[in-house]
Amino acid sequence: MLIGALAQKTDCEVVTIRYYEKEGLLPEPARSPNNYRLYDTSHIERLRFIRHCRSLDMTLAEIRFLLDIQDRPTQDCSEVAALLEAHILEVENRIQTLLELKTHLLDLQSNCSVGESIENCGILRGLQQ
Amino acid sequence: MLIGALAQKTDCEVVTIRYYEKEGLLPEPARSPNNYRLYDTSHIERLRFIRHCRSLDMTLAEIRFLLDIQDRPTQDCSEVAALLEAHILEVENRIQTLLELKTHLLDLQSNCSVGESIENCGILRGLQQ
DNA sequence: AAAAACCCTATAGCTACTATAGGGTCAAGT
DNA sequence: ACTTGACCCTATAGTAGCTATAGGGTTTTT
Repeated sequence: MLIGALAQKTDCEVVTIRYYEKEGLLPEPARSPNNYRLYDTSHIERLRFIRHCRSLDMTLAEIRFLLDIQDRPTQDCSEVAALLEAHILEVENRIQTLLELKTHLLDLQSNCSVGESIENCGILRGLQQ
Repeated sequence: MLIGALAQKTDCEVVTIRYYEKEGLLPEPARSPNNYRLYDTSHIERLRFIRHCRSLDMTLAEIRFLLDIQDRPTQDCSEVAALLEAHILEVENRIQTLLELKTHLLDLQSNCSVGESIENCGILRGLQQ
């Protein structure tokens, strides 16, 4: 399977696949006589795993960590659970931050009666503190 | 006022101030005989405005836009209101995305009974799809 | 034979900073 | 007089996760 086919099967851009390889997330595949990358189904699985993690907004470092665990299995999966737990907490933090941000923004918006001149614009005044 | 004093008054790092200048958000200040930047109160105001916008997670491009409007006032502030509206929508989108993300992550977490071996780890299996 | 659609490598750019290297200035203390 | 520390300066590289660009080879279709 050439890189374009893999890209299609995993909904991932070709350049991104090469990037993951360079970053050590995807193993270097075999090459055809003309130096094209040749993938098999194991690459599809691994790339889907990566994309799924990315869709959950994990960093490449987190994903690398999970892949390492998979590659040389240790006793139990508590490390995996811990990573997920930490990731969930971070997402919750970001949500909280954004909700507060939204409150501030709506506040600011309520200062504005459209049609006002720039000098009297309640929004700009609000931003000036 | 030297750059360090401005930094203190605006809770902004010195390097960040120089960066804003390079990016055209802050006007180039006067210079002392020994080439130190010399700021006055107008710089404090402008920098506070920028920092406030940044605390609301506006991009430098958005801030540049607002500063431009302030610098050469047009008729009314509807452009300002429109920018704010767009920014609020984007923040709301991000919140929505993160909430959905959190649901997926909690789902994944519920698959895990700690102590399981890597091969049977429900989290990793879930990530494999 | 040429054009379209693939593949390759290497490098630069994006955002908003942060860090690093390498150097000048100035006031206070020994 | 000298050194130490706290400032100031410029220029460049690095961060994350790609995306875009340049410059070139291969393969299939017209």
